[in-house]
Amino acid sequence: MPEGHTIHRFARDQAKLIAQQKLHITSPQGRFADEAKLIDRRKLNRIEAAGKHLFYHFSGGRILHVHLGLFGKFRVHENPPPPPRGAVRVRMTGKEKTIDLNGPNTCEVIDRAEYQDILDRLGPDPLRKDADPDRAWKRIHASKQPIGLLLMDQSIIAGIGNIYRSEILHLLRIHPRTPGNEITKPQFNKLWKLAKELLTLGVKHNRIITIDLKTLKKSIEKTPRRKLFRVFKKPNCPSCGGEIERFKMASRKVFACPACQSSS
DNA sequence: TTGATTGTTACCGG
DNA sequence: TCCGGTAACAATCA
Repeated sequence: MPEGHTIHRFARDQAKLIAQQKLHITSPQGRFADEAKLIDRRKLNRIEAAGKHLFYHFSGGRILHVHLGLFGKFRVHENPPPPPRGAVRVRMTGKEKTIDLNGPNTCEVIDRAEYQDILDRLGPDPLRKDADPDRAWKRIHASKQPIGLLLMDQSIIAGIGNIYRSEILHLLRIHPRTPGNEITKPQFNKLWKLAKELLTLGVKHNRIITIDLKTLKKSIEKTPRRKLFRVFKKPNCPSCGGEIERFKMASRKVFACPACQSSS
């Protein structure tokens, strides 16, 4: 199951794995679906991540756009690869490894204009150097919507998902129901900095980590996933021990400590 | 077999 | 217009 930050790992790692790629795109969407089979003869110039989106830029201006959604998964095999498991949408074969993609929300071949449309509707991504946090601040400051909802809106900040939302707000002691226009500039600055740090850490270790690593006894790899969180799916608050409340916001469960995270 | 899920979009009613 | 709620879609695992 994908986490928002993992897409940035793929952008970084896959380029090496499929340097001399051969792509087999089995059921693409988009206006250039018919043309998709030609992509394996084109040069892959670069792989780019923006928010939770992945773009494979090919010579000739065609771009393969992938969004993993909830279920999308990349599997990496040694060559020669096993037969495709399930509905493999893209198989990318490099010199030594083969990467299969299953279950993506989006797998389409698009052109530069469509690519630009997607970038334009994404907010700043804390993992990108070109991110402008001020764009996010303006949207949040102007909104009466709860911050728990705003953090899930990819047009405000791109890349934060359901786990990071609960975790970041708990670390900042901000209740998810706090309206955006009640968030102060210093609070927003901390939020942006924290999002950047946590997402970067997530990319580094390929896990979502929001606890203090100094308190960890075992290695990160050997620690069960849920022990790397603070409040997500937890019964009790790591700070005060009180009961964690859970409720739906943006159709997803959010977790918060009513004592530590004051409402405004 | 059922339910839950680290996501997004479209649509509808108030 | 804005907001919240709901459904649809993808695939896997416990």
